[in-house]
Amino acid sequence: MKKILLVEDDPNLGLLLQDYLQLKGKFEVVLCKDGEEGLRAFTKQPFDLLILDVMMPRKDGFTLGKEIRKINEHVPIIFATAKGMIEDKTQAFNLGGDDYITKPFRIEELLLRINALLKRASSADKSEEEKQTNFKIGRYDFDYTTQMISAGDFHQKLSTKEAELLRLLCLRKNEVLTREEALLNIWHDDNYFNGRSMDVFLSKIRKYLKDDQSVEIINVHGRGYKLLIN
Amino acid sequence: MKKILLVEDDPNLGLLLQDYLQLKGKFEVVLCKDGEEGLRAFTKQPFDLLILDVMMPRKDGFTLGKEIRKINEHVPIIFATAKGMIEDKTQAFNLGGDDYITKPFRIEELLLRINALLKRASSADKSEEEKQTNFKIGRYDFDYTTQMISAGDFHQKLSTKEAELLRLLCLRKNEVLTREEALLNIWHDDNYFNGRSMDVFLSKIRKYLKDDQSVEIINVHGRGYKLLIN
DNA sequence: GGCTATATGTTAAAAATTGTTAAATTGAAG
DNA sequence: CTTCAATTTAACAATTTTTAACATATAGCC
Repeated sequence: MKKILLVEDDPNLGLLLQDYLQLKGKFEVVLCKDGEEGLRAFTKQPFDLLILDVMMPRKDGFTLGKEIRKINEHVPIIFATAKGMIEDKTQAFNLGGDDYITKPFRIEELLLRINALLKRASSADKSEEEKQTNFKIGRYDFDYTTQMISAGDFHQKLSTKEAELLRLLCLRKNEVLTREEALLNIWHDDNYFNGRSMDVFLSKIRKYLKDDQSVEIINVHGRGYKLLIN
Repeated sequence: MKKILLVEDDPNLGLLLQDYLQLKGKFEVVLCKDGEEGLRAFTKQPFDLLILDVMMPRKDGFTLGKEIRKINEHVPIIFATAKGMIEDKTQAFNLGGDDYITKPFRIEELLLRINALLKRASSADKSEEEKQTNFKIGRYDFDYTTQMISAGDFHQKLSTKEAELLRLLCLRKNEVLTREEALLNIWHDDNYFNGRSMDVFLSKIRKYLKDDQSVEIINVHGRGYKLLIN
């Protein structure tokens, strides 16, 4: 679960935002009521994203942002600022993958920006393997993004689950993909029924690939599956 | 190339301006000879800037400006007005980043103002990802502000909800836009009926985009949608 | 080997989600 | 009050996923 540090001096707004982000956004939200408290919290535990109110007593949001930048170069920051205060100040932060939002804002808009920033941050440290979307399976080409298997004139659209499962098999080509790993990755829950559901998809995928003898998905009893390509 | 709508009833002046702006300013200029024709043109295709003569038969420039503002909140407008007619009337538009110029004017002066307004409009956009209003979708251009899809001669006006949904898809291009996020952002309430309503709009948007095979909105079952552009 | 419990393969039915079209409703504009 | 467009609701179709049912295979054990 992603962790957010929210620094906002207005307790009404602060608690509202905290509640909403925890409920709808499924984030863990730490709320601080001023810049100094915020800085202390930041030095004590790691956060995935910061939301800083600009207008605050004692230590304003921009100052806090600058101090935090010295400690951590990359953590994404969203500045909440009143209209008109924007232009000059934010320039200092434009380079650093940050964002700002002008008060008053719709809370959905804030959520949109949070997700955009988190995505940008996380895609930066994704491994090459996880980014691969095109696979060669015998004489078939499998495009995970479009969820399609092709071989010459032949095209077969895959459902989402089919595509996700086949992708995992491809990533583990010639190795064992354990049932547990597949279930956790795709269904996010390893239980009997999801397991049976997966078996059904395995069966379907095998049908799609049956015309190429050199391709085979074999079962490793009690452990998982291996995609073999000769 | 920036597109300008010029509404001017005097054909001599109109044609002169059109020629000059096309040659010197390298704009594409559509000339209309009265307010009604101008409004029709505006609803049919997107423009980056409008130049409206205030003194016109049938529908004067201010009336036209007000009607256009209802359709599009942001497009910059330059009013061309005779001396003395200015003060009171223009106040209504001062908020909206508009400008006016008094007749007679030097044409270089007009060009100066056009460029100033265009720059302001575009730099306001560029600062944040979420403020982006122009998207390339395969061979289509989608302008969120004018709620219009264009491809060469083809222009399609979108309704508000259609435009908002397409915008979100564009912002999440090649990634999943979850149903929940879209519903919260556009309908501000995630419930069954709004979901079904969204499905209807998805269907409509797909129809608008169907002529470009390289563009596809695929469903990720149980999660949301992905806009794919090859 | 044969027996049994568990795991997997396959197919079909049920349930849930999504796609599409049309009708009903709403709301702004004349 | 009518007209028109946008949106929602309803109805039905198609697709995807889950559940159920039954068949087959594997491993451990006697």
